[in-house]
Amino acid sequence: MLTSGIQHTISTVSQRTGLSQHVIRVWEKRYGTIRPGRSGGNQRVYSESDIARLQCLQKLTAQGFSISKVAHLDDATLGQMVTAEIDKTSTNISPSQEVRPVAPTNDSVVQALDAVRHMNLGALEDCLERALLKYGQIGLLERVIAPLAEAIGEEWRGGRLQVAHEHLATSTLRTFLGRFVRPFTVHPSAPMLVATTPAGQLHELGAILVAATASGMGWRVIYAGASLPCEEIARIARSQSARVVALSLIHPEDDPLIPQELKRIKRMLEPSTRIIMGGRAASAYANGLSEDGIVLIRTLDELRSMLDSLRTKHDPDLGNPVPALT
Amino acid sequence: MLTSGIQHTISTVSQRTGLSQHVIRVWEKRYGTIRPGRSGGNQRVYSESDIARLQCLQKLTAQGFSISKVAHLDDATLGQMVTAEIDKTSTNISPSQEVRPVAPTNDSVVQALDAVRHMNLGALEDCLERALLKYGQIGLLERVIAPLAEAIGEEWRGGRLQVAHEHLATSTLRTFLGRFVRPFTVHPSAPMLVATTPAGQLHELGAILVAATASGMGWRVIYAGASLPCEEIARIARSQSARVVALSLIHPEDDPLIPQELKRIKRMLEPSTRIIMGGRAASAYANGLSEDGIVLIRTLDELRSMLDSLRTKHDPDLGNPVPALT
DNA sequence: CCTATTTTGTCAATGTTTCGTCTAGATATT
DNA sequence: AATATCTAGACGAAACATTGACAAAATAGG
Repeated sequence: MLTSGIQHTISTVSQRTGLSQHVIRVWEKRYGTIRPGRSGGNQRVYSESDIARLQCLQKLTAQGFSISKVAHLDDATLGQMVTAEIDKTSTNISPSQEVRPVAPTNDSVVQALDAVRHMNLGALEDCLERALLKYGQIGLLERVIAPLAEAIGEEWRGGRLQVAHEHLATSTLRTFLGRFVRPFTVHPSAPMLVATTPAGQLHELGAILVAATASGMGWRVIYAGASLPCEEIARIARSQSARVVALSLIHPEDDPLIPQELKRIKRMLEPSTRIIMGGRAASAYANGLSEDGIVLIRTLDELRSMLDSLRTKHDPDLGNPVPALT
Repeated sequence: MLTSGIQHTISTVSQRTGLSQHVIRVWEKRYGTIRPGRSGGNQRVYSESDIARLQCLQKLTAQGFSISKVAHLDDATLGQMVTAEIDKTSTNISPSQEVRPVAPTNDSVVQALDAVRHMNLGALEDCLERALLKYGQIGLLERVIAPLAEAIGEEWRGGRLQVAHEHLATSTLRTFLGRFVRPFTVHPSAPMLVATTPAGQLHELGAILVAATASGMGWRVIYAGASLPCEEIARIARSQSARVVALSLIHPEDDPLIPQELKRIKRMLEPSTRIIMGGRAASAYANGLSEDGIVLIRTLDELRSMLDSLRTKHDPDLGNPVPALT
C-alpha cells in the first residue's frame, strides 16, 4: 500500500481539517485518535490518511458526536458514519486507488483540464476562447467541451479532482456557454428543448452541454439547472410545450429510484414530448425504459442527429438504432 | 445486526427524539424505560436501539398514551403500536397560511415577477433587457434584480411559487448576468472575490447577485455555484488568493451547523481574507460571528460600500455602520 | 360539580465531567 | 534571528448528574 509517501506538518493538517493545532495535539494525547510519525527533531508528521481520518472526526464532532465516543472507531466505520450522516453533498475522503489518468487526445482538452486542475480559470477561458475560434461552435462542443466534461468526471471519480474543481469548471463553462444559449432570440416557432438533471443528480455539466448543442442547432432551449424533482421537470416541460426533455444522468449510477422517476415524468408529459437521456450513468438505467419512449443517447453526434430528426415534426418512430418494441 | 456500537450522549438523544433531557432522565428514574450504560465519569451513554425505543415512546405519548402505561412494554410491541397509529393520522397537513403578497414597488420588478409566475422566460429576458437600458448595470442590479430575488424567495416560502419557478428564474438570471461576470477581462491585479453558498444552502440567486455587483465594480469574481462544502470554499479562496469570500445564506434559517461552518471557513483562510455574508437567513446566523471578522451585509448598497473600502487595501477595520461590540 | 390525589413535565441548585483553549519554556526548522 | 513545533500543565465554558421541589393536567372520590 503506497500511501503517496507525502508527509505533512501539523499546520498543514490544521488548515486542511479546520481543527486548531491545539485540538489535534490534545486529541492525540487524550484519545490516541491518531499516531502521527515523528521526524528528526520529534515533530509530528502526518500522512494523507491521517488527515482524512481527522476530517471525518471533525465532521462528526461538528454534528454533535462527542469526541470521546468516536475517537476510537476505525477508519471504515468513520467513513460510513460520515457518509450516512450527511444526506447533503459530502466531500468524501478519496481512498487511494489505481490512478489511470485518461489521456485526452485533443490538445485543447489537455490544456483545459490542466487549467481546471490548477484552478486557473483565466487559462481555462483563454483556452475555450481559442478553441472556439479554431473549431467553431459545434466543433468546440464536440471536440473540446464534451471530452473535457468526460475527463473531469473521470478525474473526480478517481479522487484526483475535488468538488471545488468540478464546481468551478461547471460555473465557468456555464458562463461561457451562456452566450450560445439565448432561448428567445431564435424564431418563436422553433421547437423547444428543456435540459436538466433529475433530483439527486448533481453534475450539471452534461445538461449544459446538451443545452448548448441544441441551442446551436436552432432549438429554443431552457436550461433548468440541476437536481430538479420530476414533478417540476414535468411542470416546466408542459408549460413550455417542450418537444424534448433532455436529462443528464451522471453521478449516482445505482439510484434505484431513478427508473421509476423517469417513468413518472414520462407519464406526466404530453405524449408527444420526447425524453432523451444521456451521460455516463444513463446506460445503467437504460434497460426497460426504451419501450416507454425514453431514448438513450451516447454521444453528442447521436444527440445531433436525434434532434435533427425530431426538429421538423415529432414522428412516432425515430432514428433510434434500437427498434422500439411494442 | 451491526448496530455499529456507537454510543450517544444524552444531548444527541434529546435532539433525535425531541424529548427534553429532563424527560429522558425522569422517565428512566420513574419507569425504568431504558437503562443506558454509564461511561467513565458516570455520564449516560445510549445505544442506537435505546434511541429507537425512546422515539417510539415519544410518538405514542404524543398521540395521547400515558407514559406510565407504555413505558414497560417491550420493543416489539411498541413498534407495532407506532406503525398501527400512523395509519390513522395520515392526512393532517394544514395548508392554511395567510397570504400577504408583497407589493414590489418597481414596475420592472412587477413585470419580471409576473413573467416568472407564468414561466414566460422570453418576457423575463425582455423585461431585464429593457431594465438594463433604463437603469444601467448597477441600477438594474439594485433596483430590479435584488427586489426580484427577494420577491421570488418570499413567494416561494409562501408556497405560491414552486421549485421549478425558482430554478428557471435562477437559470435565466444566471445566464443574463453571466455577461457581466467576466472574471479575467479585468486587470489581473484587481482584487478577487469568490461568491458561493455553503453546503446545504440551495438558493444561489443571492450569490449570483453579489457576483454581478462585484464584477460591475471592477473586481475579479469567481462564482463557484451553490452548496459547496466549506473545505472546498476555502480551497478555492486560497488557491485564488481571494480578498473576499461572499456567502449567500437564504433558505434553511435554522441550520445549527452553519455558524460552526462559517468559523471553520474563516480559520482555513488566509487571515487577510474577509468573509461577508448576506441574504435573508444571514442575520439569523449573525450574532457571535462579528468578532470572528465575518461581516453581515444587508443591502446591495452596503455591499458596494464595503467592497469599495476593501478594494484598495484590506484595512483591519472597515466601514461597517454597526460598531463592533466588545 | 367540587375537591383530593396521582401523573407528568419542568425547573433550580450544586457538584462533576468533558473538551477546547491558553501559557510558558524548550527545541526545531528555515 | 525569526518562525514553527514540542511538552506539560492549567483554566474555563459548556454539558451532565443528582436531588428536590413545583405546577398543570388527568383521574378519582364525594
